[in-house]
Amino acid sequence: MLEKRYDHKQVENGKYDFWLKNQYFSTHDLNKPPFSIVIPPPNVTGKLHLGHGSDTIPADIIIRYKKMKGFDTMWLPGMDHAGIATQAKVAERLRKEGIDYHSLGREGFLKKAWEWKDEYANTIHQQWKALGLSLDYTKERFTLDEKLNKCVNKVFVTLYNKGLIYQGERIINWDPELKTALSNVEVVHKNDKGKFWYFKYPIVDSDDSLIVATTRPETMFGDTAVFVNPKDKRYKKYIGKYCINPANDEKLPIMGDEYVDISFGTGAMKCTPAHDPNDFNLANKYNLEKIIVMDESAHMNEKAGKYKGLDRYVCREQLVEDIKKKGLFVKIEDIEHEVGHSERSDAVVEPYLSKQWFVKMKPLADAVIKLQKSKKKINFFPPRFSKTMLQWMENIDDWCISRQLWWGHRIPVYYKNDGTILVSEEAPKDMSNYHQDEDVLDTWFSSALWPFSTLNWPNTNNEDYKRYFPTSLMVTGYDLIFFWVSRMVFQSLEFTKEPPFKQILIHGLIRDNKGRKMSKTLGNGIDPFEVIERYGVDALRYFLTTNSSPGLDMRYDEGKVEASANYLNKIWNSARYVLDILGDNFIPQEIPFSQLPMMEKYIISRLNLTIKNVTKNMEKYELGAASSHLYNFVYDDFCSFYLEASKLTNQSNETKQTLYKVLKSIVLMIHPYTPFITEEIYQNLPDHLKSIMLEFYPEYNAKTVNKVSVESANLLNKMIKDVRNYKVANKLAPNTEMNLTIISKDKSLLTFADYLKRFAFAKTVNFVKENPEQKGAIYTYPNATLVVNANIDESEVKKKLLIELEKMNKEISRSEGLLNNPSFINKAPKNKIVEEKEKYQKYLLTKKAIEDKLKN
RNA sequence: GGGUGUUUAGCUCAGCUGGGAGAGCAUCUGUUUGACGUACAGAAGGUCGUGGGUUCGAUCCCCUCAGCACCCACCA
Repeated sequence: MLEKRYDHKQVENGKYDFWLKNQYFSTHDLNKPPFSIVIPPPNVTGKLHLGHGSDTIPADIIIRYKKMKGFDTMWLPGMDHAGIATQAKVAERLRKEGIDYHSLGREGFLKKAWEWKDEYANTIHQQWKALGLSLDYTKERFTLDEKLNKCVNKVFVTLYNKGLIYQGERIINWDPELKTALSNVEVVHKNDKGKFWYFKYPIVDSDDSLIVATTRPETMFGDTAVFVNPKDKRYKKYIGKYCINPANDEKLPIMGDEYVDISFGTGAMKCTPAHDPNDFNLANKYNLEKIIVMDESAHMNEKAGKYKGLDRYVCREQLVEDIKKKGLFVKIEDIEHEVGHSERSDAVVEPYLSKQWFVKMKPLADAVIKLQKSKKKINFFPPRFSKTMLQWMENIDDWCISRQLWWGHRIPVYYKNDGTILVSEEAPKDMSNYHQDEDVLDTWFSSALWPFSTLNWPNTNNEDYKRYFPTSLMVTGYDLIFFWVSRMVFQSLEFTKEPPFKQILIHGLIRDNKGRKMSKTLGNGIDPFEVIERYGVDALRYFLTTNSSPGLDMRYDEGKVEASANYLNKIWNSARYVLDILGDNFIPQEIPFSQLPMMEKYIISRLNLTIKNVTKNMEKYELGAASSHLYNFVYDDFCSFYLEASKLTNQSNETKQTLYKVLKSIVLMIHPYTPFITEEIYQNLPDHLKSIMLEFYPEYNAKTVNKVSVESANLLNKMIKDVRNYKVANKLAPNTEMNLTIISKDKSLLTFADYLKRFAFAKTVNFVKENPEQKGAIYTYPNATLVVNANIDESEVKKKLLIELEKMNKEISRSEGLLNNPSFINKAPKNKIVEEKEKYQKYLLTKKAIEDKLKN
């Protein structure tokens, strides 16, 4: 028996271990068609937050659904080493312990990092368990595993040999705090308040000067030219002359190039090739020297003369003061501009000339563009995100993949003492003449391989790879489209000739209840495990997947989690009632639909229509829409109406069988959303299997839908509501007994009497075929009239009837307008025309009933 | 500078390829049934952002404008 109260803790306790013990997540029936998902590997940087639920919970729901639909599902778990992020965290912890991580050396630090990884992997495992995720742990991977390292090396070497990886000296994004290069996507542009300084650059052998504006005066030590637009009438005459850099008094050539925007700033631009990507391009074009003026921590170097050793911003201030003293300062302007910050450290990124490894993106991106424009394209849900990815691909720069870190896949490049290099999957046997490149690869380099590296690639001749790759579906957030999704796609196309997944479901972000991003600095993050503690994981899962439409952000709303828990409580209690009615000796059996009474036909019909709608939406991964069909069925059709009505007939086998069937179907349908409570209820059903996880999803059966019964039941429901309304309107107690008369030629309405007595407190129910005089409130329906017999003012009754008549006339003329409109008849879809004709008939019948009453 | 999304009840949001707008919470009345007070019964609450267009018919499609949010981009 079920406990009296739905207690989520009691319900959830032990279930996950039970599933694990029975290997429901890891048993694969090879006779079934496969359905596979790989998890977006969470970073081992810390605990899971609410956002992780928006990947994993929808994925779990889909996996459980597909399993019940007869697929061999395989959901592969794993975690990401998260190079920069983890290294920063480990270094931070060491710092708190008073240890400078450099002092440990590479090996010593890595040992600490692995300890950290084990600790957080353990936490994450606990959390996956708490979320109820049906992950196949036998296939778990970690991005820094040896196996995956082999994949990474193979990919690197192959791309290198194809000329798609190269080493180059270019301007990259430098994080001066973490002292590493970053890729473009790891730079977050923020609108910062800055200043625009205007300085005079005196022209050599002249009294004139050029005024040049800059936002970063400290880089002036790296200036090698001043550019103007050759079309600029103001400055044309200076091209070929020299001016003096006010920072260091060096002579700078004044050069012309169309790149310069005449209308921006003063129209004269300083060129700092080693600290600005555009200037770098100009320098290449004109063969200018590239002078680096800072060290790796963004402190000024010897090129800055007396400012050497100063932080870039300190130098900036002092330099401006010194230029002022020279009389070369013109003015200062406040501006707002986009400034790049490191995604991880938030430090202002320094464009920095540096030797790094790059992936040549154009050919790889082109393959993705070609794929998405073909019939074999990956289906995005919602589709617009494909466009997001493509636009990025169309404007892509080469990818800087080397990082000056220790925690990561080390670059498989070996430098020989003689200056030659060896790019190889394996280290040379005799390392004495070699040293390996010190850098590691961008974390996303290995993440990009995840869908196939986890399935034993490059060994493609094995069951898992052949069966589960390409994976069926990816579920991830739109914030990862550039970082991860697009990179998985091009690497997969390049190395497996297949897309990494056939479909991808993109979700939005979870925000706080004010719509703000959850962040540590704001302290507005929600700990999912506190929510689980209070409301249960089923309620959290239900909340997270049913309150928004795909691709849109949602707000965390505790009230809705509570509402979810209430819904589950509703299902729980309906189950308690049904089980109580069924008793201990109940044996489930199929009763032919045609033999069922009207009410049973009605609820079975509605159940089938619900199965149809839910399934349709589940197939589209419209989890919110699917659940709302089920929700409405559970509340309105089942609990509020059928279950109550069943109290009159629940000793009959037909009713018992029906209650059982409907309850079981509901529990099965909602199981993917709320696995714990459904397992608990399921195991209390008669004739149950060992676990609900062995069950199949209810199937829609068009033969067990009967429209007449549905209409009949709806009419009864309407009558009950009308009587209740009558009492409220007349300030009568709800349980006031009334005499009712039903005027109808339809004999089947005789069965309404008992229900009306019970649920509308009818004292008597009289049936008459024609309309004899009846005093009281009158409610008209297409083929019946209900009279609540009472002594009421006749004129009031008449007034109400006239209002109803007018309403009906309006509907009739609307309907006639449509039906007499040839273009409607010609153009509208057939079913709409049929629908409208049916409505029209109903209106006419109702109108006639009203008119008959008015005659009396 | 490009691009995307969004604007529906007091609040948070649904609304399926166009056919008389729904839920949860909040509010107001009232407790009555063989499970549920985490409940039940009822009520109130919406010119579906603005202006146009297409259509027999528009919350939905097209255009305009406005507000809000986000993404991309090297403007010194």
